Amino acid sequence: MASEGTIRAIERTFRIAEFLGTHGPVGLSAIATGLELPKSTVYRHLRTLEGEGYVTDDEGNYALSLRFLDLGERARGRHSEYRLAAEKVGELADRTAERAQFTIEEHGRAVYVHQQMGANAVRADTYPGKRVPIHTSAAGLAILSHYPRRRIDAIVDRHGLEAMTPRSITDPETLHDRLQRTRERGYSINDQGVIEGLRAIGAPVIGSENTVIGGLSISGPINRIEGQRLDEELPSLLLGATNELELDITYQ
Amino acid sequence: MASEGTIRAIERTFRIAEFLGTHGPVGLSAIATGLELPKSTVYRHLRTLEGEGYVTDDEGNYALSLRFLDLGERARGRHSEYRLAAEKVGELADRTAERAQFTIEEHGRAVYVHQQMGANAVRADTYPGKRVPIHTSAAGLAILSHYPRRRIDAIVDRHGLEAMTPRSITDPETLHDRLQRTRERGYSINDQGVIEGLRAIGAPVIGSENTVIGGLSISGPINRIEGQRLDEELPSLLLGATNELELDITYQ
DNA sequence: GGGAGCGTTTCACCACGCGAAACGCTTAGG
DNA sequence: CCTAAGCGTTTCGCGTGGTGAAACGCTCCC
Repeated sequence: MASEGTIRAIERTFRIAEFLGTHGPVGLSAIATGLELPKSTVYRHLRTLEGEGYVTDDEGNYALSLRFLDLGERARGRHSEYRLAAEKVGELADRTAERAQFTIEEHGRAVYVHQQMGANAVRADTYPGKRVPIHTSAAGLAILSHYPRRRIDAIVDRHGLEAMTPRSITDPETLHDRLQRTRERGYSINDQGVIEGLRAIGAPVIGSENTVIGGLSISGPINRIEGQRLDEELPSLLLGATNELELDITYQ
Repeated sequence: MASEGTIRAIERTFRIAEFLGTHGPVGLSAIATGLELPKSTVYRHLRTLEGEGYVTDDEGNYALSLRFLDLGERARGRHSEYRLAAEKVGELADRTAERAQFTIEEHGRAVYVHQQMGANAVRADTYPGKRVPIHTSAAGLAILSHYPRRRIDAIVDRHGLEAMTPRSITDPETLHDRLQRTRERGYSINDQGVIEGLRAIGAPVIGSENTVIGGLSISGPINRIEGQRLDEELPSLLLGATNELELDITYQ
């Protein structure tokens, strides 16, 4: 029935949790109709989630509990590399006055792990834990550029090349061209592939045994990320920070 | 069997997730023995969690995925009050140079929602999503001080008065005394009730219709949180920030 | 005062989650 | 070099536990 040997009740419960995450505090019936599930089933799931402390019930308005934040922070703290990366993200944000982030690949998608706004950084709805198609983000491209071909193909097969803007990469040839150029110059460029008007550069963070830990990136508006700043100043800062981070990780 | 009408499979899955959260990346057998569950059962749960993207499998080493962080951040963003509180936490941390935090009550426990370290703040393993017994924290006492008696009693009945340090409050009489003093002076004091050597003051944040949203607090080492600073300077800053926050919330 | 909507409860059914056991595989040790 | 221990994975028959249609009581608003 389901994929294979997986537990349907758990899949449903996470669908309910995700529904609560996107639709905010909401009542039982809205969930049931939104997910096309019987009310009694949703009710039982919510009772269970509430009993476990993962959902709050404010007079029939169900919402996600902060226990998810607890687990999320534990997930973020699971590797010391992520903590070291947070410091470098802070430095980059301070020195460039733009937004800086550290991103990893998880299940074939790019996930923001740390993010910091510099003094002039533009607002954007990126937050830790947010996922984007890996081929659209600068850090994602940087990560992919160090993956073996078969692993890249597997990700493309699984997720396709979904566009987030008209300038997103959408065909495999362009992707591999961009990855090749990324390898050559050591950093990637995302030109308005995630958000229009926003440009970013990214660099892969290599750990021990030549594995990719994740990617550091700097992003800002196209009118500031251009010319000599785009070609020299920011890449130099980014690659410097990446290099320092790699040393931190090796000799922590 | 279980509480009543709840779904056992879901309870187990969260126990597995929590195990991964506290024990870091770990293998299947360790989970099975740690939770006293058959390997095949744990395996099925892990496969489901991995399929849903909530667990990562790095060559047999299972770990929590950052999807939990995604849900957690959504939980934190569910109320605009929490976002406004974040700004005030930042201001308090900057102006006092200590650690400031915004805390709410969830399922009878105090949960840190926002936290910021000031210039001189001491390190502590408090992070967003972390839960502590509500009667031990300054913000928790502040919140309780505005709850009706029956609601306080219900929480005490449910969770007891667990001590975190020898100076934690452990009997109901002392608790109600402290709450009464909190009401009188408008702010609470936690003298080394959570961590030895750490003192904190907290104030309740009152929303519309006289309901308590949460609590703001400032914490630091006992040698800096004392004398005139403890009695006047910090309470004044704290109550000022709380008042501003309440206005922000009302007229947002 | 009636009807629509809500969250909750009930109940019989049989799919589905369960766990003992067996299975390959890798690793370590004699 | 062979064995044994340990790992993650797979199998399979059992029976329970998750399921969903339906009914229930309640509040709110015509």
